Amino acid sequence: MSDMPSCQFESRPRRIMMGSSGLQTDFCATCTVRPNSVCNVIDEGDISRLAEAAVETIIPPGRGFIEEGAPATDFFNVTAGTVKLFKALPDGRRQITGFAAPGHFLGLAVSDSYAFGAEAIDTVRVCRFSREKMTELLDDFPKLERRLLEEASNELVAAQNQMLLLGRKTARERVASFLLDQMRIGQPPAGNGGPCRLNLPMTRGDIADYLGLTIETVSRTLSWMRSQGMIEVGKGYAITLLSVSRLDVLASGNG
Amino acid sequence: MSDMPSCQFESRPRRIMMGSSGLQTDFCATCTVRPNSVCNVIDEGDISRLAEAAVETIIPPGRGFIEEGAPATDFFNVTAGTVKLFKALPDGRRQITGFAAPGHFLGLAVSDSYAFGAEAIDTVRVCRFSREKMTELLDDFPKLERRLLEEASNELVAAQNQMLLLGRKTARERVASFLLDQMRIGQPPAGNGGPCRLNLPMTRGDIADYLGLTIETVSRTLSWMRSQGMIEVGKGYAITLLSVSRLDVLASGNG
DNA sequence: CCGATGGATTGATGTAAATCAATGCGTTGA
DNA sequence: TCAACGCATTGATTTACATCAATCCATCGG
Repeated sequence: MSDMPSCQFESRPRRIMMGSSGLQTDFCATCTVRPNSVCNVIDEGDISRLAEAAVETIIPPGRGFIEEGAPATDFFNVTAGTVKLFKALPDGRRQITGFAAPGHFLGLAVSDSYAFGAEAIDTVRVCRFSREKMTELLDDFPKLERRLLEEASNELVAAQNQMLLLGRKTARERVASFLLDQMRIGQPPAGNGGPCRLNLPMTRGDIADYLGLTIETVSRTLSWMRSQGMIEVGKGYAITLLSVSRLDVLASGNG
Repeated sequence: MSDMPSCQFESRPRRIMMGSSGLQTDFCATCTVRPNSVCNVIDEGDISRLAEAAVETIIPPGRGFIEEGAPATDFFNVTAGTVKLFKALPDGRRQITGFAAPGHFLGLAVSDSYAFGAEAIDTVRVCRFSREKMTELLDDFPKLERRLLEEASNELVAAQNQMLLLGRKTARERVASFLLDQMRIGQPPAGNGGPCRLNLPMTRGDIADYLGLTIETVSRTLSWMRSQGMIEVGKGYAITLLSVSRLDVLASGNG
């Protein structure tokens, strides 16, 4: 996990001069590690305009940068690190609604306040646009709008899967689904059947809040999977999937 | 619940001649009961083009018309009735991910197969577009694309709320949240504080599958609310909210 | 009119996961 | 070096909800 974004369309991260601030910055909305990023839909000539509109921000681990209910002034594009998105009840119960990896857009609210909070898990880089600037950009770059619609659709599909998980799956099924999802996100060697090493950036508490479980249940379930030879739980945040196929059976409800 | 769509922008449903089929039909994507429908973002001159692209279909209660996993050939706009959207596990466990009322778009999949199933609850009318036609329309009507992005964003917010509900709320909180949501959808007299009569189109089973509960728990919870004087459970599908404020306290987790 | 059917309600019992509680362990900082 | 802290694991106990089961009550077809 380098915190320097790389781009499949360029040999090295591109550095440009930011308009007003004069700061150098890595590319943001136009150059991220995600294959479906706007990289491939924005014309070369438009890039500088996009970049001028953005301000890069580096957010340290644990720092919140979107507060649920606050006025939705900005729009973000994650370029490095992992962000957790969540909603909370007044008594502190918390539901993480998703994790945003590089390439994701945040703050696509229609209302004028944010519907969720966001907090950096590890060191996060975002490019920040004002909402009015964003609206301008949408008017000028139809391809960007198409891209946002695509992203929103993808998130909707993910949200539906998560609703099925939260409403109807058992603890074991939830944890198995989570591990497989994380495997599919952590692209590199892809699922060829062999063991797959994951390096999860989030704590057990985050996983619990994402899966609608408690820390203890997540921990017990991982221990059970270990006892079954399905996974290996390493030091820190490392988990190795030893039998993707058995996890698959579990996750889909056939366990 | 008349099955004839009415439109706030016209005194009576508009009837037009469908291009190829020659059938008469009520207006669809351009004229629904929802205030945020495309009604207000499509120019008058574009209406006939939109209408030509659509085929109206009437779907009887209980009939499914989108199958989870099937090739995503069509795109729909609901014009009357209520549709339930759901995902299922192989052993039959089911999660209803949402209800689509008139004005909603369905089938906004990025992948080439549907991520969810859809079934008519009561008699439903939809306008059906082929996906390729839809893509053409998006190219020609930027306002339609903006409208879809808006709708997707709204659904995303709703999905996040539902994840909080499914992951962290108790049965009582879930049912209270559901009743209040239904109240806000069933617009007419709006929440002025007094009792509010709901006519829910869905069964207890649907409610249970939407809230991640069983039929028995939904029934017991409604009975408990009745015993507390919060609601009145009428014959059939009628429920009257007697104390919106107490339901509100419950729903937000302060009960 | 009446048996069959499907939805809803209510009661008795079981259980998966939450809660309460103790321990270990790696990192941090005085 | 060694508290102090956060995070994780594991065990004992409780509980909210599911499951199993019985009954009621409309609607519907013969």
